[in-house]
Amino acid sequence: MEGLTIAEAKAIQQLLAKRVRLDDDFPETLSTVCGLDCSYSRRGKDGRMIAGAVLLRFGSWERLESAFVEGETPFPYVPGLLSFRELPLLLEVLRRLERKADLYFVDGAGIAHPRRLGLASHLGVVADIPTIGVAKSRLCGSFDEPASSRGAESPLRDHDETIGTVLRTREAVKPLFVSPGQKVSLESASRLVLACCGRYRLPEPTRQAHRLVTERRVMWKEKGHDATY
DNA sequence: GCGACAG
DNA sequence: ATCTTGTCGC
Ligand SMILES: [Mg+2]
Repeated sequence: MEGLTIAEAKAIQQLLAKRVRLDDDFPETLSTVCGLDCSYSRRGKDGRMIAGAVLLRFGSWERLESAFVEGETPFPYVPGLLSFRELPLLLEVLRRLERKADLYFVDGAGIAHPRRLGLASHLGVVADIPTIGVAKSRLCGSFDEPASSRGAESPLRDHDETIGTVLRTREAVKPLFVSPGQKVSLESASRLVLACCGRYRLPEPTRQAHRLVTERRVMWKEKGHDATY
């Protein structure tokens, strides 16, 4: 994963994309869900990053467990190749969670990707877990703006195939770009993301994971450290 | 060749 | 993603 050329990375995606499954393969009644996210150092310019994971009880959003790990940033950000940058540390942080979740929410695209293998799908295939990709903006595909009410949605398409759902999770607020990662159907993906959204735009798992990896910045600042994550 | 482009 | 304060709108 470290010394990969862009061409090699794309070839790997084409191979792994064949292993993506879009049929629901997770408990019908969700008990726990997991949110994952990463943050990067800037001020320290040390090229380091942090991956975080939170395990929540579905519905109450009570935090049952959380974990984070720091490491070297292995790959630059290249649109379409985000997984080669964040996957290594995300896999590591998953190992640090004592329990497994029924479903995983990833900050990024699932199959709504040029080669149908965004970060959520890549993680799902490699770790063999059900995942949903929740992106805050569009990577690829075309769509009609969904109505302004909460729950409004419209298909995200690439030519003749539907690769995701543009979902409005809050009234009059920019919609989310939801797509199946692995072992989750197109319909279940948007339905479950909405089910995890309360007063905020982001689903609870993603929101809490983001808070976890971002609150560290405050911790370091308070300790007088020059590194910002 | 030009513009788009998850985080 | 990160750098940053105030400001506009529901
Ligand atoms: Mg992120």
